[in-house]
Amino acid sequence: MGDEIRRNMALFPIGIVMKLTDLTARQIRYYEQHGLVMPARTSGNQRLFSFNDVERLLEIKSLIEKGVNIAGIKQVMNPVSKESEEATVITPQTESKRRELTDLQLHRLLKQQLLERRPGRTSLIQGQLSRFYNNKP
DNA sequence: ATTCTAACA
DNA sequence: TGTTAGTA
Repeated sequence: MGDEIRRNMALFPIGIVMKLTDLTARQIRYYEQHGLVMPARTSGNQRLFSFNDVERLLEIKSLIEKGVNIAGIKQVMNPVSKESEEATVITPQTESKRRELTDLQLHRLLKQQLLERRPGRTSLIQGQLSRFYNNKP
């Protein structure tokens, strides 16, 4: 499976990724600080993103738009480590199953958060999401 | 011209 | 998150 090396190949600088994802440099760097993506670095310390990195950022963007915050995203997205990505063989089957599971986890997470909203634990949802279940805009 | 880190009238 | 300063 030499296609993985292509997907994990460090190719584009943050400027390109901004156009590809419609995310600000601030957001992209912020998500990296929280371990949501691990772009490679050039010898000059500049970030170089792979296709996989861009796809992850798009997924993150999608979740953010659904009202999920960083904590929530960390729980529903599979962790990224250079090693696991290169070692994990991703067949079309495992890929689709990964997304299925992610959606189920997301739905479960959202319902869980909206129901057992206990004092003390910080919400994984960023306010607006309640509109998908409660009042209608 | 771009990107990076750090910091906040 | 935006934005800006001072670099590399």
